[in-house]
Amino acid sequence: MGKCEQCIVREFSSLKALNKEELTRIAECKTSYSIKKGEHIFEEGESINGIYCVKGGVCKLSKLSANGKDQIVKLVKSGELLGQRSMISGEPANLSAVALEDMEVCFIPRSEVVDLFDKNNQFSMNLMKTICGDLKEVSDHVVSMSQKTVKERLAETLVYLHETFGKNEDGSLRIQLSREELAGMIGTATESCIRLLSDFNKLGFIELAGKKIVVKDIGKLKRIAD
Amino acid sequence: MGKCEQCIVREFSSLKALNKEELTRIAECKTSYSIKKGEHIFEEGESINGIYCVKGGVCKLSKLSANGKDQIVKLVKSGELLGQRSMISGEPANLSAVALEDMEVCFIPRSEVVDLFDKNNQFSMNLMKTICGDLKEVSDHVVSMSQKTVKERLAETLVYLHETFGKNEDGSLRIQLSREELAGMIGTATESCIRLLSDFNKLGFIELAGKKIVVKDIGKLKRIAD
DNA sequence: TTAAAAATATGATAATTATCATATAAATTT
DNA sequence: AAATTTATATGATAATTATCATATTTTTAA
Repeated sequence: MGKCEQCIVREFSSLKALNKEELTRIAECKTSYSIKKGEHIFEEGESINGIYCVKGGVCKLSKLSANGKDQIVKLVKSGELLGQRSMISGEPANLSAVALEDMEVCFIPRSEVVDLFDKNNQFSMNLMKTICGDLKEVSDHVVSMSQKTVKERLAETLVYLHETFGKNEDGSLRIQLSREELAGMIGTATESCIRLLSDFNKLGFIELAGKKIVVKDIGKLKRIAD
Repeated sequence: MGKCEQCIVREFSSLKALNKEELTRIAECKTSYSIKKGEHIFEEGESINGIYCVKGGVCKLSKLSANGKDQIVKLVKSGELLGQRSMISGEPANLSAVALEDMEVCFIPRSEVVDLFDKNNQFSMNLMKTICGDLKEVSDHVVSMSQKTVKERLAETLVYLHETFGKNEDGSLRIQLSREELAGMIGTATESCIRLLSDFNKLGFIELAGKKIVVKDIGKLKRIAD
């Protein structure tokens, strides 16, 4: 059983407010999981009795619609928590969490977290601020969904992916999304997404090497996204 | 200075956790405002140093985009709080709050609310759950924005308005939105919204009497919205 | 009450985006 | 390595939605 003190999640999430003693307790009650790319951590409608710490890897939070399309609402990366809303509301998960790459996660049971709420004010406050940050982000997402064209949203998303997840040595986006997933992020049909990527490629804003995407001119992309 | 004990906001919001003593304190430090239809309570970018209680009336939370369109993210009605996210994050408002009808609101300064956080755990928990509820709502909004047609979203919105705000004696929606505002809710051009209302009218799902909208067949609207 | 302004309505058309078909490339399995 | 499957790419076309123009109605102001 690893200890939580050195964990990246402790460094970046609400858990940074925890003291040694609290960390030790969590280290004792947590459960660790390895999740393979494509597997889910939880699914929409499932009851989650705790929160997940993302120690490694990235996952998508998405919702499957009636017509079979998977709308991605948010990406969650290592250092962040997962399932907070559901745990606090005491409701089933509203979104599914599916690994985009191999992941390492830890599960902390609800009772432990509730205990921390009562005892550690800073922790509660941090968690509250995180959720408020999510709320702001999603609200802005609603606005850009309704006011921007698909092209603008694609540019915006490429900039986001570039700045949030960085790039590999070859310059390509570190986070590997299929065209279908990218389309699911910007809320459009897969073919439309592919077509616009092709346009951006021809215009020299990006370069396509197989399914890899290299951002060549982030300034132009930003200007399109405005 | 009115007392908060009998207030509708106390009945329906996170404030229901407050005891008599806490309510008295709030009654002493609060400021009351009358807001006329069309006036704003706060605007995007403004710092809000507290929360607003909506005692009467309804307002929209919206964001103005570059092209001059106003995207409505949420409606807030009497009994609810306003500005919670901004206050907790300690950030300027992300959205503007504009009265859709004459309103009565009270302002509670940040220091008072923070004080309650420390002393009243149930209050913090309630507030947290409210924000989590908002997060879920907005996430679902993102999904329907990207996966539903304008027609489906209009039907969905009409059902929402009908069920949330009820109707007048003449059967028309109690909440009065201009066509432009309705378009701003569903994220479309005003003309498209008007056109689809006209279609719904011809199909007998609704009835248009001037700017008033009477829902005639909520079942059909629900089926369209699915 | 009348005139002016604003909101609603509708037609014509253009732009955007989705869908279906099919080709090519890449990954996976046998 | 060849065969199969899956993902990416692109063309053709249809459907949706936005934009511009203009009429009509409603509201506001003079």
